[in-house]
Amino acid sequence: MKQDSKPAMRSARRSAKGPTVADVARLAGVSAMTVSRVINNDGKVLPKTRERVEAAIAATGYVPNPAARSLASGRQRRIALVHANPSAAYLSEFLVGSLAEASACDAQLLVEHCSEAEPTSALVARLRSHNIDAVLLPPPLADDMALLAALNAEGFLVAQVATGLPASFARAVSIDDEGAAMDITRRFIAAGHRRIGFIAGNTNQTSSALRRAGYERALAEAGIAIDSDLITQGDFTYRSGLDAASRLLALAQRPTAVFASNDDMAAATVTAAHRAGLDVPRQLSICGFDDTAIATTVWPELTTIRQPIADMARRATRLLVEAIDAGDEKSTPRHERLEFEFIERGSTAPLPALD
Amino acid sequence: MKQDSKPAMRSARRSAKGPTVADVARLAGVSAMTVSRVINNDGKVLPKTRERVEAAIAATGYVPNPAARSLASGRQRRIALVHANPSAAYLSEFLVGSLAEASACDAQLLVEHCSEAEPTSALVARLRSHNIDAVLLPPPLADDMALLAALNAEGFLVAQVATGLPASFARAVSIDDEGAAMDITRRFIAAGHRRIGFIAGNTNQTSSALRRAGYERALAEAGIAIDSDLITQGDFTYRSGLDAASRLLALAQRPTAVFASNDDMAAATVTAAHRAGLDVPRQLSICGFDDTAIATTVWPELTTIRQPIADMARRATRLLVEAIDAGDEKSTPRHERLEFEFIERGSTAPLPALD
DNA sequence: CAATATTGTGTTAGCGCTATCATAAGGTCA
DNA sequence: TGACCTTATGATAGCGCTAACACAATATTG
Repeated sequence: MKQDSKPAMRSARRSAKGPTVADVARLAGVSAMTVSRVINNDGKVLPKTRERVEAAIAATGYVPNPAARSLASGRQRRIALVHANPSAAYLSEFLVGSLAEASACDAQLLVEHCSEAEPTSALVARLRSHNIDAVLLPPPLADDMALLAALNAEGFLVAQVATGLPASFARAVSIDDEGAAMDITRRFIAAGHRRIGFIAGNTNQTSSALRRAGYERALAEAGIAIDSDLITQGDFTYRSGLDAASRLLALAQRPTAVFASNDDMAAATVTAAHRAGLDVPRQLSICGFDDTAIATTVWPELTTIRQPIADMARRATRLLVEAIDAGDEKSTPRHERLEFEFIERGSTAPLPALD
Repeated sequence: MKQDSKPAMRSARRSAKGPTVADVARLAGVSAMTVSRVINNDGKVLPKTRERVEAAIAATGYVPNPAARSLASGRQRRIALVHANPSAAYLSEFLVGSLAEASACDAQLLVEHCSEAEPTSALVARLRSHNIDAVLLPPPLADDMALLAALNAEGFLVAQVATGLPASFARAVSIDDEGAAMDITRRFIAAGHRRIGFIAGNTNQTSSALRRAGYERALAEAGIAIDSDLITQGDFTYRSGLDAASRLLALAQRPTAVFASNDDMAAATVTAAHRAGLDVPRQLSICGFDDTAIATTVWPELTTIRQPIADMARRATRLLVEAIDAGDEKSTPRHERLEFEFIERGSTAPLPALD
C-alpha cells in the first residue's frame, strides 16, 4: 500500500497527478511536442521516434489529460443526442452505447428531448446555444427529413441510427432491415407456415417499408402469393398491434404465423391470440423485431430479431467524433451496417403436420 | 449575419471564443480572481462587489470554460453510475436524469455495468482505474449492503437511489415507499374494496418490505384484518407476477383488487385476470408501482404510483457533486425524499354496489 | 553545386482558469 | 496609539497540453 490511511486516499489521488507529456518526453528523449504529435497521430514523426515515444507512454502509463487537451486546442467535441419518444428500452440501450463511446473518445454528450410539437427552429437554436458540433439521431427522428436538412443547413454534423434511408450528407449506422425481415419470413416458411400475417410499422419510419419489403420478398422467393388481407397496418404501439392482430385473427382463413414489425406489437399479438383462445406458439407463431425488454417480459417470450442498439449508437458516436476531428467538409459521410441476430424463444414453433 | 458562409460557420464558432474571466473582470472593474471567486461562491467577496461582478457576467453572457476550470483546479468530478439489471425503462429515465445534472454540474459520468457474477473487488478495481470519485447506485445495487460497504471502505463517495434503507455514510434519494403503498391501499379501501390482494417484490430490495408495510398499515388503519392468503410473493418480474396473480385469483374468495409491487407484476396480473375471464377493472382492480413504460403499454393502462426516477437521479448526482466539491469527510451525507404521484388510469375502478 | 523545397523536431507562448501568497484596508485590543 | 489580527482584493504563476512558428537536416532541382 502506497497510500497511508483510508480518509487520505481521495485527496491523495487528487494530487498524485499521473505522468504528463513532459515525463514521457524526458523518458523518450524527445520534446513534449513530439509526444503530443504521437498521441494525436499528427504531423510527421519518424517511425523510429514514434516507437520510442510509444514505449515511453506504455512505460509511464501516461494518459492524456482531456481538460488540458481541449483547453489548449480549443476543441470541444460536443455531441447532442436528440430524442423524441423512442421506446424507453430503446433509449436506454442507446444511451449506454453512445455514452460509453463518448466518454472513451473524450467527447461531451448532451441529451436533448425534442417534443413533437417543438418547431425545428427552436431545437436548432437550442443546439446552437449549447455550442453543439454534431447531432446524433435515434429513430424516429433519424427519419425526419426536414429536421435532417435543417441541421445540415445549419452546419451541424449529423448521424442517423437505424434509418432505412441514410441522407447523403449524414453519417448513418443501421442494420439490414430488409434482410432481417426476409430471415424471419423464410424461417416461418421453412417451419411449414404458408399463411403468414404481417403487421407493418409506422409509415413515418423508413425501416417500416424495408421490413415489409423483406417480408414480401421472402414470400415471393418461396412462390407464395401475397395476400393483402394478411398485411395490416400498425404504428409500433402495443395498442395498434392489438387492433391489427385482432383483424388478422378474425380472418376467415386466419394466419398460422404473424410477423410483427416490432416487439410491442408482437406482444400485443400474443395477448390478442390468448383472448381469441389460441395457444402460442402451438396454434399461432409470433415473431417480433428489436428484442427490447418487452420481448422477455411477456409469456411466452418472443422470438425476435435483435438489433445491436448499443453498438449502433457507439459506432454512430464514433463516426461523429471522427468527423468533428476531421474538421469541416473533409471526411465523406460513412454509412455502416451492423449485423442483426435472430433470437429464437418460445413464441414460434413449426406448423404441426399440415391438416 | 456576422459569419459569412455556411461551411465556415463551424470553424468560425470554434475560434469565436466567448467572453472570459478577463472580460468580465475588466467590465466590473475588478481582478480576474475576484470574478473567479464570485462564480465559485468562494472566499469572501463584498456583497457590493459580488453584485457588480454578477452584473458584468450577465452583461457579457459569460460562461465558464469547464476545461480551463478543471485544468487549473485539478478537480475532476468523475462519477460512476453502476447498474446491474434494473429494467430498461428505469435505467433510461435514470440515465437521462443523471446525465442532465452531470453535464450541468460539469461532472463526468461513467456508466458501468456490473454483472451479478462479478466480484466486488473487480468492480472496485475498475472504478479505481477510472479514477472515480463517487458512485451512483440505482436499485437493485442501491440495496447491496456488501457493495456499499466495500465502496465506502475504499473511499468512494456513494449515493443510493430509491433504497428503503439508506446507509449512514451514503447520500440517498428516495420516495416514501411506505406512504405510497398506503396511499394506494387507502384508495382501494375508499373505493369499497375489502379483499385486496398484494404481490410483494423481491426481498433483496429494501423498498419491497416498505411497500408491504404500507399495505398492511392501511388495512390495519381501516380495521381490515390482514389475510395472509391475500399476500403473495413475487420478485418484480412479469413471470413471477403471473404466478402470484394466478394464486390470488384461484382463491376461493378471490380479491376484488390487487396491488402489485411494480408495474411488470401488475401487467402480469392483467393478463392473468384476462385468462381467468375477468374484466379489468370491472371485476378486478389492479394497481402497479413505478409508472414505467409497461404501465401504458398494456390494456387497460395501469393505475400506478409514479416515481420521479429522473429527478431522483438528478438529485443524487447533484448530492455527489457537492460532496466531491466539499472535499473529504466534511459534508454530512444527506438523505432526501422526493414526492411520488398517484396516477389513475384504466385498471382500477370502485367496487360496484356491494351485494 | 548553390538554390530551393521538404521533412522531422524543438521552442515559445499561450488556452482560461484558479492556488497561493502578498497587500491594502479596516478593525481590535492593551 | 502602535502592535496585532481580520478581512477583501490583487498579482503572479502555473495546471497539461498544443498552435504556430523556427530551425536544422536532408532531399530535390536546374
